Amino acid sequence: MRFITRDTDYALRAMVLMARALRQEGRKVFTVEEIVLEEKLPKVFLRRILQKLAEKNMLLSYKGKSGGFSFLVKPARISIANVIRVFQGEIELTNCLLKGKICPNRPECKIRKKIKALNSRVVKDLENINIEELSE
Amino acid sequence: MRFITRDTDYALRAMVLMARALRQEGRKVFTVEEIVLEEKLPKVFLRRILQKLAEKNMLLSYKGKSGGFSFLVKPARISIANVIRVFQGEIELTNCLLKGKICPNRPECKIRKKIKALNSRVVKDLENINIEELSE
DNA sequence: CTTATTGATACTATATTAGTATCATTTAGA
DNA sequence: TCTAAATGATACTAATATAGTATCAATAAG
Ligand code: FES
Ligand code: FES
Repeated sequence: MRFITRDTDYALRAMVLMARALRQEGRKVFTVEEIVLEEKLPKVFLRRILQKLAEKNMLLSYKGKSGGFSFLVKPARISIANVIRVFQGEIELTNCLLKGKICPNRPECKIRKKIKALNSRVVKDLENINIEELSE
Repeated sequence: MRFITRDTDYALRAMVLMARALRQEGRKVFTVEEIVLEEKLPKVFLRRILQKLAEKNMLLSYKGKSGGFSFLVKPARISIANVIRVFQGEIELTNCLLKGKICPNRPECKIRKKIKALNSRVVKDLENINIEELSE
């Protein structure tokens, strides 16, 4: 069962790397090249991933020579849930097991409620792990 | 994010249908054809799904004319987790976010522990919803 | 025997995920 | 001003997983 896709995964790794270097050496800006060399990730793919994180205002990008990416939001405030949402959309294990005629899709459906409760616990847990923590 | 695949989904629907007819009319054996007619599912695909459930000893199959499928295990004892496992393998949201050098894959890793705890809660919840309940 | 069923397996189609190629744009600095 | 090193954008390709079809064999009721 694939819950975390490769782009989410790579995004986490890249940011964890950045967070650690920031904390330990005060390094702020990283080029895709630097991250790729350390982590052995596919370069253009990672670039697109970082671009997306910048687009979503987690990272800040600097174009041109001596450009790169830095955090726009503190690593401690970027949760796994945030990152998953960027690449995989809303976290919904499933909001309804039996659509259609078997289980009329009514708000009062018990099963639905159970699943939703389960889902919000999962989301909450994923909100509670952040990049800073991952980098420690 | 796809958590439940179509085979799991169809398996649930088929069994819910069977469970309801069992409870309400005492019907025990169902052919693929009958289920397909009621639920509008792809026939050969569903057949393979039911075969698999039989193989895994949830259903019992009867070959030959007037054959079909019945429950081998009571619907109340078949959980969603059971069904997911049949078609999608072990339920593991992810047991490790950062394999490789960033986060050495050690048993004492905190993140890993957190994720595992989260995972077992999810599994536990999915163990607690069963076909009988779904059919009510 | 015939026919309605499941068993098994190979095949095809579709969708998603993963990754590459390429060119445009920006900017620091020689 | 020019060059080189970076990101921005986008189209393409490859690999994989999911969904579904086609077919024939085996079984058993009547
Ligand atoms: S499970 Fe979807 S409405 Fe009940
Ligand atoms: S997250 Fe995998 S060992 Fe820490």
